[in-house]
Amino acid sequence: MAAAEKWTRTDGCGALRPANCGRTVTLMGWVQRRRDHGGLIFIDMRDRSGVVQVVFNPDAGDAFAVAESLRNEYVIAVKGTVTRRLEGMENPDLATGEIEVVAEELRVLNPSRTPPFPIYTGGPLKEVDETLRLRYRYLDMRRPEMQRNIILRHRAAKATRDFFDREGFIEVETPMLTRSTPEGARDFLVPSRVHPGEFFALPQSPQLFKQLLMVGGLERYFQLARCFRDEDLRADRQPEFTQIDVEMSFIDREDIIDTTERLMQAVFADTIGVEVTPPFPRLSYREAMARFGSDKPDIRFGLELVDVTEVFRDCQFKIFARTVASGGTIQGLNAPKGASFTRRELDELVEVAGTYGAKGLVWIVFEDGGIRSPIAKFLSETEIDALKTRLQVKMGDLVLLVADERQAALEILGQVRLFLGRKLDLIPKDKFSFLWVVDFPLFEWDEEEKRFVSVHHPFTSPLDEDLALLDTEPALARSKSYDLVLNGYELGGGSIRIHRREIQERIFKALGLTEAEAQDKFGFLLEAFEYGAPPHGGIALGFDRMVMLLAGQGSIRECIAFPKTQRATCPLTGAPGSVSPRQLEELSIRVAALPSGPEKPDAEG
RNA sequence: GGAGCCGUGGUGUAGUCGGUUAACACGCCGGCCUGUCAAGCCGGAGAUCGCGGGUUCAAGUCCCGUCGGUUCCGCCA
Repeated sequence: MAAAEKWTRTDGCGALRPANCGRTVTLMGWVQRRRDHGGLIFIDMRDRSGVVQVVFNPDAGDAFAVAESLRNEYVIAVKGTVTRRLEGMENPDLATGEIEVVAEELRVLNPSRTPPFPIYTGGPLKEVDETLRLRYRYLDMRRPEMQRNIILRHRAAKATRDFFDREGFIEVETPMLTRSTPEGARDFLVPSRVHPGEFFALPQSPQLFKQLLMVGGLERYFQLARCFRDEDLRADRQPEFTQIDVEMSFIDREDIIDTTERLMQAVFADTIGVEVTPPFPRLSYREAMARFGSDKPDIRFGLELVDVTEVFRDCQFKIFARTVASGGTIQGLNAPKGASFTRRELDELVEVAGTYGAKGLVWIVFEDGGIRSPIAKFLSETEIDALKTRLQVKMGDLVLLVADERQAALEILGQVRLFLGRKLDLIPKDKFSFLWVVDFPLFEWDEEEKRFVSVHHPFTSPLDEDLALLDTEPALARSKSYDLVLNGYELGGGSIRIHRREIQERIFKALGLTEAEAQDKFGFLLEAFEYGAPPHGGIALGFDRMVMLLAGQGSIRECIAFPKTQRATCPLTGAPGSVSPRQLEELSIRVAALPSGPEKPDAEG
C-alpha cells in the first residue's frame, strides 16, 4: 500500500475569516461536536486558535462516510474549501461564524475514548469535580477557560522578562538542590546518595543566592524562580510555586518600589490591557492594622475599623471595662444599613468572629426606637452618643465591637470586615487596588520557641532611626521592608538587606542565635559580606497569585498546569508514591514503621 | 493538629417528615433525518447512593467512625 500523501496544516481553525473564502485549507484539530443530519454532517472543529464549522456533503464520498463515524475529541485532519455561509446561516457567537469549511477529504489521526467529563457543553458551564479535572488535566486543559489561563500565565512571564531585560536586569538560575536553613518554612528534603545521611533542601526561595549575586557584582538580578515550602495548602498556596525574584545593588527602598510599580504597570498592560498607575498608596504596618485589621488590607472598599476604647473606659459592661483596665482595646466597625440583619445573620457574624479566636462579638443595632443589643442595658446615653460620633452612625446602621488585646481585636474585626465586605457586596469586581505596606516590625515574639523571630528574614535591615532599639527594645524596632498588596492578597514582599557585619551580628543576637550557630547556618553569606558587599535589597512577588488575579480566579490552581490538591497530592501521576527498597538502600534510608492503613487507590482505577 | 461544607448512573443535580419501582438534564449506544450550531425525533443501556459500622420492621435519608475533595484556623512571606 502506497504511503499516504503527507498533509501539512495550513491554518488554525479559529483564524479563518470571510477574506479566506475560496482557499483550500488543511486543518488539524479535535472534534468538539458533531451534528449529523443524515444527509449532511456538521463538525465543530477545535484547535488552540478556536473553532470552525466543517460541513460534509454526501458528494464528498469517503470523507462523508468517515465523518459519520466521528465522535467527540477524535483528532482529525480536514482538507476543504473556505466558503461563505449561506444567507441567514451565519453564527454570530462564533468568531469564524461567517464562514465554514466545506470538506473534501478527511483523515482520522486518532480516535478518542468518550471523555470522563464534558469538555464542551455548549450550554451554561457546569463545575466539574476538581479531583476529576486534575486526574484528567490534559482534557481539562482543552477547555478554553483553562487555555486562557495558561496562555495568560505565559504572557505574564513574557511581560516580566521583557520588562527586566529592558531595565538591564540579568536572569540567573540558582540551585534547586541546596542547603537547609533555619528560620522560615519547613523544607522539602532530598537525600544525598553520595553522602549517606545528608540531605539537600529544595529552596524556599533563592534568598541567600540572590544576595550572593549582589556580592558577585551582578547589580541587577531577576529570576522566575521555583520555590518549595512544605506547609499546609490554601487556595492561594501550593507546595511548589513560582516567584518573580528580584535583587538590586546600590539602591534604596524607593528604587525597589519604583521598579516594582513599573513592572506591575507593564505586566497588567501587556496581559489584560489594564492600566495601573503608580505611585501606589502606602500604609505603615501600624496604620494598616489600625484601619483594616490586616497587614494585607483589601482597600477596594471602606468599612474601616475605629478604636473606641475610650468610650468604654468606665463602662457598666464588665467585660469591656475589664479589657480596657487591663490594657486591652475595644475596636469598632460600622456596617451601614446593617440593622436589617436577621438574628440569624447576627449570630453568623458572632460565629465568624469566633473562628478567628474572638471571645465574643458585640452587635448594636441602631433603629428608630433606640438601640437593640445584647448589652443594651449596660450602655449609657453618653456612651451611645460617643459611639455614634466616633463611628458616624446613622439610623439603620449596625455597629460591631470586639474587645481584646489590641492586635487580636484588630485582626478579628479585620476578618469580620472582609466577611461583611463580601456579604454586603461592597467589593467592586474588576478593580485592582495596589498598596504598599511598609515599616513592618523587625521581629515578632514566637511563643513556642520563647524568642524573637524575623518577621521577614534575618537579613532585613532595621530602619536607621530604630537601630538603637535593637539592643534595648527589639519588639519596637521596625525594618526597611515592604509588602506589595493587591486586593487583599499579599503579592510579595522584600527589604533592604543588611550589608554590614556589625549590624548583622546584632540581629543574630536579638534572634538568640549564637555566633557558632550563625556561622554554621549562614557562615558562607557572612564571609561573602566581608569581601565588599554592596548595599543591596530586593523583592519577591508571587507569580501564581499575580496570574490568578489577572485571570480573575479564586484559586492559583486554576493558573497552574498541573497543581496539587490540598493534601499535596497529584491525582494525575499519583505523586507522592512509594519507592523501591533498592532506591531506599542506595540512599541509606530506612522508613520507620508506618501506621497501618488502607493502600491508597491507584491512579488508574 | 482543629473547624465548616461537599460526596447519589460517565458528568451536573433532585430525592420532603426514614417507607419499598432512586428522578431529571446532558453525555453514551442504536435508528431516522440535507442547514444545524445547546440540531431534532424515536428507542435503549447505565447508579444499591464514597467506604465501614450502628439505630430501625425499613436507611440515599438518622447516628458514629473512616476515606477523599474543598474552604478556613494553626502553620506559611
